[in-house]
Amino acid sequence: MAKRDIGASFVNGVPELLILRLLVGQEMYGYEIVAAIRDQSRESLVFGEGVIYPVLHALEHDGALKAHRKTVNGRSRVYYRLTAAGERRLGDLTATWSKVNQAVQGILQGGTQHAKAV
Amino acid sequence: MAKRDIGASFVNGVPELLILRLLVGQEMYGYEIVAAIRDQSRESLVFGEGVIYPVLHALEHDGALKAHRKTVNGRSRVYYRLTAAGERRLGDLTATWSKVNQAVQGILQGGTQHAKAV
DNA sequence: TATTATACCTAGCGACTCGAGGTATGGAGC
DNA sequence: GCTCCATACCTCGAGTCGCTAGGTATAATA
Repeated sequence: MAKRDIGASFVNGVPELLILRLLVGQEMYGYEIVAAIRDQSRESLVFGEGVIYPVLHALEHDGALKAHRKTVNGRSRVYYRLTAAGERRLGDLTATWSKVNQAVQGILQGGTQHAKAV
Repeated sequence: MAKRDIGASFVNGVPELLILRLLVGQEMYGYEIVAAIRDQSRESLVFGEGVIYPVLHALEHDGALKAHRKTVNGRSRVYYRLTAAGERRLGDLTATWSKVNQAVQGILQGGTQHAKAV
């Protein structure tokens, strides 16, 4: 059954986009990224570790990220850094997001094309 | 096989939102909605009938839409109209979309090089 | 020593989209 | 009259992604 009951998260592909963006100009590790998305979006976007880690691994596997372990305060962390491919990917995803966003806004605000009287 | 060679569509839940929005103040039928989304988004968003029809059926089942058959030029069409519940749903989804959108924009533009706390 | 916070990871399920296919009718062209 | 295309409906299977819920391990705190 279509359990299409609210849930509708509009979220598809967003974790990847945000991860790439957060890594511009700085290294971060998984746990930190989870917290950063939660905090910087003021709880609007909360992706669990079960979402973030697999995406990180896939991005690394695809060559968009480079990983290296570092031990800080006796804690082992896996830091990620953007590669050139990752920057390209970020550009592509940002462009796609922008396009989709504009298209949706256009229809939501309607009226522009040939809206009928409401 | 690339496990996760992501196509990143940013599309999740968008068809439902757009359908509800298009039906504000006017009745439409499925085939027409498919074309309307394609045209009004200038091909940025192209959802096939295989996407739209199931959503229409689910929305009707949930009481967000009312359907009635009408024959025009010998063609049988199923017209959909928003119910009060549908308008409420539209309001909810629009709010969610707006929130997600703002959160994503915030991180994308964020002068985030320095901060965890906003 | 027990609990909590940090930090990593995976598996299984469910939900959503896409593409391909299937039915039926009206109109245009030959 | 017959064929082909556009209209108009519908469904199924595959693939992907996100979510929940687990599981491991160590450091700090109570």
